[in-house]
Amino acid sequence: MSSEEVKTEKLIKEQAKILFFKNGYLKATTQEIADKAGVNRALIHYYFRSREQLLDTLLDEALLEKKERVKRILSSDLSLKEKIAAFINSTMDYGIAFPYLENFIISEIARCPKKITDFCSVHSVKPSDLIKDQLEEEIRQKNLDPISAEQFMVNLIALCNYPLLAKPILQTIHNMTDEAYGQFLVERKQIIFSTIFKERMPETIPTKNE
Amino acid sequence: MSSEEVKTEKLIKEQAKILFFKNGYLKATTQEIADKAGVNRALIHYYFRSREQLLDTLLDEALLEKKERVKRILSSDLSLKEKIAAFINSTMDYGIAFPYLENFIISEIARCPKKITDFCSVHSVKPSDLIKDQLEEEIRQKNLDPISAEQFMVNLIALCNYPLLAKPILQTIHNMTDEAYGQFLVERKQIIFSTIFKERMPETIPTKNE
DNA sequence: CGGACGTTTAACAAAATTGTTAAACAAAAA
DNA sequence: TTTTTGTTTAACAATTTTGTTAAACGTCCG
Repeated sequence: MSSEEVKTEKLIKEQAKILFFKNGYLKATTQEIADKAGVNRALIHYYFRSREQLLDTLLDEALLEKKERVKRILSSDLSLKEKIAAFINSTMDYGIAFPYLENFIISEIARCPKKITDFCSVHSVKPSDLIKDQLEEEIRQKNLDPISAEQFMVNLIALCNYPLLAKPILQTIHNMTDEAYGQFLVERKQIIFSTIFKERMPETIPTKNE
Repeated sequence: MSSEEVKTEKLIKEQAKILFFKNGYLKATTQEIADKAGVNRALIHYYFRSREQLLDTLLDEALLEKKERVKRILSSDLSLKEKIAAFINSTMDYGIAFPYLENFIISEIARCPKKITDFCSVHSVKPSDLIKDQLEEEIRQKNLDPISAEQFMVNLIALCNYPLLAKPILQTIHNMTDEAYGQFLVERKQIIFSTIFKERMPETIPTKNE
């Protein structure tokens, strides 16, 4: 395996990722992918055999990257709140960089549910397991209301990911530019954190003149 | 326009909705839609001219239904909390009945962003506007932390809709049957409510023996 | 030099769909 | 009974896309 071989294969994947994950152009054809990568269409088949296998590869790598990123954060030695803060930061930043990645994942799996069962049969990944103990401890100490780790995690992921999935809709409804929407997403980081932990602003001390 | 004409047109739409919204079979061809409706494929073109226009119609009607359902709830004379409770109930129940509707909406719009701008240019619909006043009043009374109506609404919608969009993923990861996942969704109703409103369980009164 | 390898070119097979059309049929409406 | 209308049938054009193949080209490396 020469260096060009690896380089070109990687180049094709990278440009495909830009089309799919960044531009949200999910129906890009092999021809369009090849053009974007500046190579011949035949090369795509040379390296990936078929469009479907290229998609498989992209999905697999995306899921793996995500899994390891989450795992790295949630199985660190941080406190629960620190973990969640790190998770939100990482997820939102990644989501801002690749606004259509979640869309790609969900679309691909909706099209072929087998792809997620296959992935899960190889990589067991239940993020909620990684925070279960800490979460239950917080609940025991009444810092948090009783909630299953699964529901807690779904809350967290939903609050982070939905605005990415619905970007075209929300942006249009709220009449936002790309910049404004990016800002909206950044502002969400703190909102998600305090929503998840049901943190209330400290009571203001009532003054005399009121 | 005879009664059969209306009936058949409706029949085609209904069966297409089952394929798209219930089964999540987003790549159903005109032939498959016709088969499902028990009519000839030519009839689909007879009524809708093209597959694309059928999709347009389905999306438009879905968006309109959703808009009116939301509007009915959020512009009622209920209190804010009652409105949100009703919204959660309605959204989740509808989502359980049509698990892939959100997916259809998001996919169609991702494919053709023009479709949502067109819709919004006709039907102005900003759900957050319908609760803005009440929300700000709650904030003023310190029953709620400061939050923009937009962010509040996105939180709410995210918590309701994401588990529908990610159903195949979450169900697989958590190894759930359809029934178990339905139960999971039903349980979320209360969780979403208390998360949104940052409601904490009442402090338990400490007993002597501890 | 000469071969291996990455790459391009071009042409083609094959399939899948879509959209169109004309003719025929059946049943309701005039 | 005509006429209209909804519907089916079947065949077809056209397009799009995919995947395959064989031949040729250039270059790096042995």
